Amino acid sequence: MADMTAAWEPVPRSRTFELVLARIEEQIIAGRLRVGDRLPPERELVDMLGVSRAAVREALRVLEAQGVLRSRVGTGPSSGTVIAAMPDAGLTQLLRLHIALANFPMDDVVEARATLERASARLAAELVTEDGLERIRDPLLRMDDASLPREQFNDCDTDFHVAIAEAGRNRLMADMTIAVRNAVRHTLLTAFNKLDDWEKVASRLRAEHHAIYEAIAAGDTQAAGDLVEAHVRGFHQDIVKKITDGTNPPAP
Amino acid sequence: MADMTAAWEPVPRSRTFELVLARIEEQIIAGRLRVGDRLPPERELVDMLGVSRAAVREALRVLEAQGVLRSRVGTGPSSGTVIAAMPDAGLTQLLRLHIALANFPMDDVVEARATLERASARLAAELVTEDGLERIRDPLLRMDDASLPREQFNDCDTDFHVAIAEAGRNRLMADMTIAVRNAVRHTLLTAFNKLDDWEKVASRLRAEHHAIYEAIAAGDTQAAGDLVEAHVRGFHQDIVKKITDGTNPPAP
DNA sequence: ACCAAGTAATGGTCTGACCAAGACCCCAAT
DNA sequence: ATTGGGGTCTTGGTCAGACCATTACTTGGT
Repeated sequence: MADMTAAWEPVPRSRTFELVLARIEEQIIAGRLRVGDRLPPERELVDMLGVSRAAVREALRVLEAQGVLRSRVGTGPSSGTVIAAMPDAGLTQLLRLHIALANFPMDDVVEARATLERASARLAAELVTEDGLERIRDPLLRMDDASLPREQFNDCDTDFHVAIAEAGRNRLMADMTIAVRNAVRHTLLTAFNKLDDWEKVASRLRAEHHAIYEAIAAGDTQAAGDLVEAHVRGFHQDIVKKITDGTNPPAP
Repeated sequence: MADMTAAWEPVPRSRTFELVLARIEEQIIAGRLRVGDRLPPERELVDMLGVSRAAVREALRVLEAQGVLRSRVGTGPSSGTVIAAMPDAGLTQLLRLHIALANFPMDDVVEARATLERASARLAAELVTEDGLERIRDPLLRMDDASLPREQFNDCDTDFHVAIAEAGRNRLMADMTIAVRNAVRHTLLTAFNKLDDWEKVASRLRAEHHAIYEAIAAGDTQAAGDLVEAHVRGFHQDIVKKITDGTNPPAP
């Protein structure tokens, strides 16, 4: 009998929608489908691939969830299914759910945030343009308004960190940074709303944000990275941890 | 007339599968659905939600693509649709496509790899257990075999970096690190296969790997991080860049 | 006690139909 | 010639209903 040491890998039982998926991915990987290109209409794909429309649609749904596609009804340009590029939407969604599932404990998320935002800030300090600086400054200044409601403060905070991530001009780093930041958005807002000494916390955050901005504007990569990392870690350590308890209630 | 400055955000035209998605996510975010739990059978969801089975299935496909679900046919335990946790599968897939779409230029990917693997190595040096060290050592030693085919060398290389990422005991960091490493797996293999002076490159990689291992084993966070970052950057800079040209052929 | 055939539950697939949004075409009214 | 409006076609979105394949449990015979 033949050599049995090589495990009898079970034949990957492919579902037809996975085959459709594979065909489309082929085109993408091979570079034949590029951002902006239109896919054939669903009904044509059905004929071309010899599968049901449901199978085609399930494959398209997957790609859409990954931010690779965008579908619109109707005729004419901008209709139909086109290759798009919205990686951070897909990333954000994915992280959000897995964080909720506690596959990713909050401490892990903070560590990841610290790592990513530190690196992003360093890139920003190195590469930021005048335009990029302005995008960082805008939410920074809006946050200085002491009467700003907490929810909008949180939004500006998000914008601030997003602007830094994008200033580094590295889409992958930025998208991951943004996705992780977005994934904790709700948690932060909850924490904000539970705070008694809101004004004290807010002014601390403002001060840290200003310092970060200055470091980036000055092109001081080391300081920018250190300040951001301390900002992220400190905030979660000192503020969020004391408050967030009931989130993700443990099983009975 | 009322204030018009607030943009007339178009009502988000929700498709029914998105509503189904939202309901399921609700349960997850609220913690009522946890890893290991089973969802009702598709047909029951259809009755409960008052939508077609196609809509339910499209929603489930999305969650499956994100690594949140796992479906199996048949009866009995382990069949049906259950909440699972396979974040890195979803992440890897997502990054792979977007890298292919050149939404993420290779330089950006290298930067991200350097950042993530540096952080992972630091965590590993700090937290690794004896068991974790062994998981790192195993692929390391297998790579020492000079007769190892390039493809398997690449697999071991992947295993080595994955083992380091997992030794830091931070699932999110590890999954992102793994996903990015996997996303360039094909690119690296292609580069390997084009090399003329393979043995020279291989021994350089071996040496760097051993040094990294030693630093982690010694608990030297600084050295571990620096070595890994240099390893990642140096490899792409010196090896891959010289060789990889035709990948992702430019549009005509 | 054990094995085999039967059966029920479940996801996977397909067909065919209709709906709704959007863009284009064509003709009538100005 | 221009413009307005309605018809129409394409396209994705949704649905209902049926059948298939896999899997585990049940039942009955040896």
